[in-house]
Amino acid sequence: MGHHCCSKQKVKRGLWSPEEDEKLIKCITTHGHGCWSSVPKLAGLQRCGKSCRLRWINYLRPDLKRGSFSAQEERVIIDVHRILGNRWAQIAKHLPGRTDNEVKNFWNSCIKKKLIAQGLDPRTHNLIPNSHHHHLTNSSSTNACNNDNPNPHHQLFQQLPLKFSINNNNNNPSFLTMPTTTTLTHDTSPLHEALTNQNPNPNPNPNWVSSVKDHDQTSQAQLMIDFSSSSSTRSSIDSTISTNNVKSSSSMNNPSGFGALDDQNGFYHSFDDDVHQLNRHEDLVDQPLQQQQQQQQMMMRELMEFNINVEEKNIINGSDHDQCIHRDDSSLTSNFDLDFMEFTMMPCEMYSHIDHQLAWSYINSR
DNA sequence: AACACCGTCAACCGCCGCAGG
DNA sequence: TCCTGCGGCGGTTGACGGTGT
Repeated sequence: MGHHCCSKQKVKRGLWSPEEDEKLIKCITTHGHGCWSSVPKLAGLQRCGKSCRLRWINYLRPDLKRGSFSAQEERVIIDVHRILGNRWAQIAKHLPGRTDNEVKNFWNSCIKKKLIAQGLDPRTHNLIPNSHHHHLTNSSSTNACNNDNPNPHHQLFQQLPLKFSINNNNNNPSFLTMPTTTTLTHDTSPLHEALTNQNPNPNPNPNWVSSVKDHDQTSQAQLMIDFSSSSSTRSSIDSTISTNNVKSSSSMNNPSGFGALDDQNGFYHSFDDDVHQLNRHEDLVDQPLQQQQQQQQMMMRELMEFNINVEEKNIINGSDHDQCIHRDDSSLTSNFDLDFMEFTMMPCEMYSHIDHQLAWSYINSR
């Protein structure tokens, strides 16, 4: 039985023939598609209007890209899905020439399996506890969830949760501040060395600039995300989404798990672009290629081990549009004024073996 | 060769929100 | 306020081709 919209007529279903495609293309190019329900009649097709719409949008539209997804597209899908969940139409908007159906199929048939193989829950992007498919099979992670982990950073990490806040007051520069628990001064790792060399060029995107400020020149370094140049509420929201991303797990494509939707060009930016920029850093360009690659691989490996969950977040002093945002709330993109938010970051037991000093130093260096 | 199994993907189904009567 | 039609969306199905046994 056809859809109720066209149940009166005899309606063909199933795959479209080339002849039908031709009729539909001819119809749309000459008449447009003001009303899909009238298209079948106009085109001389024994199809439901919905079926015509779907065929056009998913297959016949001239601006479709076709072909397999590139690594870059895959990366965008994973990163945006981390934020938006199964909102395929929204995700597809970040991929010119791709349809929601295409993205959904690609996710279900390919990406989902890849994430699971990496030990990641495809729904939450968090590491699956006790996953036997964890991407790290060497190193200290004999059991990443082991509470008896002797790593001293484990104790350090247990001092969390950390609280940090966003103040988006229009009159004052506003920052997301996140106190760290570690000193950077004793960190002599190559990662730290590389990362703490100040990049003279600030982040070109003012909506999600982040930088390090070591206020009192002591151990209390802070990660700061600058909201002050946000030109609109929408920009603030995008920044918020980026901080929401803190809850996300890292992935190969987005090792730190940090990123932001850029409202200006509509695309997602992973902060891990910085890692690649880093590889072009002047301190690294003179090194032999192999050494650079090793160094980058090491950074990627370490960053993949970094993860923090945001367990709870709420606006504690909102304006007209007070509302709470909870984990997995699909209304994150809804319109609200962000004045002040408080986040609580909870430690994840399973990451206790991580050298958090390295992870923090990466974040703090930006 | 025959069959089972599996992955892919076009297409469908049911639901929702919205607009107009 | 209710009803109806429509576009849009996400979940699901099933045809089809490739691969393994």
